[in-house]
Amino acid sequence: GGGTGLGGGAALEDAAANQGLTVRAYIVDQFRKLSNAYRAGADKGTGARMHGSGRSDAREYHYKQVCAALEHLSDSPDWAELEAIGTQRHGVGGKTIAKLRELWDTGRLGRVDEFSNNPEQVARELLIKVHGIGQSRVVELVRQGVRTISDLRQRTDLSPQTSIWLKYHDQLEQPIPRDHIGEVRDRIGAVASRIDPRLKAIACGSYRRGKMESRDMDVMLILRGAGPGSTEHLEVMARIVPELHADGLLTDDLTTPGKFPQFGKKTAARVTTPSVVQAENSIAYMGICIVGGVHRRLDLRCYPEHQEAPALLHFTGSGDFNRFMSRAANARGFTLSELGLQPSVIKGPAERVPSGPHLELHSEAHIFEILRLEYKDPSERRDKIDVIDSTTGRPFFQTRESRTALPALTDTSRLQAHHPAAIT
DNA sequence: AGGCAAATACTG
DNA sequence: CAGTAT
DNA sequence: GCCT
Repeated sequence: GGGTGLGGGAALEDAAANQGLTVRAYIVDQFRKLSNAYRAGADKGTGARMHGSGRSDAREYHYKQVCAALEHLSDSPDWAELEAIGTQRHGVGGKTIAKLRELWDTGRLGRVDEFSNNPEQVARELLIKVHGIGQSRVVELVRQGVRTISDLRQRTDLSPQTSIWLKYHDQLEQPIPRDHIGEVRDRIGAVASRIDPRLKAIACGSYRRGKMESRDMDVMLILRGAGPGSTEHLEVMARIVPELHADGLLTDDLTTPGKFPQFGKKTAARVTTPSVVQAENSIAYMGICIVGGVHRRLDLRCYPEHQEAPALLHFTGSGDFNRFMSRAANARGFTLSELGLQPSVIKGPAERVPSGPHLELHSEAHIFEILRLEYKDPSERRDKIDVIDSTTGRPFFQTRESRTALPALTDTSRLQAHHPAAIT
């Protein structure tokens, strides 16, 4: 490789030092900016048809994978180490290596500068963080001249959820200390067991992955003893949310408890939704709570006990880890979701259909075992490199050879011989 | 050229 | 139904 | 943008 000329990475070291970051953290930050930029509609929000337009979603995805790969670098990689990830990491190709080279030589990425010099792009990246503003609305708002949060507050056409979120904008941006999440879980747990002693509360998300700080709180309620066919867990949310308001924990709802399926005016319409008809789904609540004087985002869900393992796995994440564990499941002939694991087959283009019953899942470890993946502790569930094929001991997605479907595993009858209690 | 995870709930 | 969110 |  190169890197032996004048500079030898000095520009990159300077750029990182200027921001008080390690070289690795700086590089990751640059690529994170690209991912965020594409999420916010870079190359397609301007109306100008640039090269590569229409691929924003895929590029956002791509740069997330690049960031995940780069996280594994040492603090101060030399050029050889940077260049090597092109061959070592699945998902890092020529264009990415060229960008790394650009960083190495100049300390900057022209693409990032391009975006940050574009006021509309900057505005889109800011506004898309607001609850209720997504990839479509943000383009329209910015086209109409909205540039700042203050601009947004002037609008009279905001959804109630967006208005609520804006009330607490500053607080919601602050990271949540780990202790506060444990406290909220305990308070919810206390209220829950008063409502029904079979309920237990578990904090998931990054809290369960061991992080000291989180973006929001994700609490799961499990209704112990509830199995397939039970619908009791569907009533829990409508009962507990008013209690949590009375308790002083909740301050605002982003989903409206009055409209939960079994209550309120919309009951008739909601009766046809899958969650009520199939009685196998969860009901989710989104709201704002207050802990230690600061408002925080809270997500609450309730599942019957027979779905505890897949739900726990799903809501513990990380998102990247879920994504690749699902892909591994697909490669093994299964579909994995928070509701369960079931054999499935590809039918037609981009369509996968169930080919057997949900399996009984005793624990998270059981799911890994069925999929022949190495069990990973929550703290180790970061990205695709953590999804390990236990038949080879290698990452499922690192190299072509490491990916081996096991046709026998898709044989449901054989599977059920090992796991006789498949459920429907 | 087609895929890139998957499933569900709420709003307007 | 499209958009947003998880 | 990268992989199959």
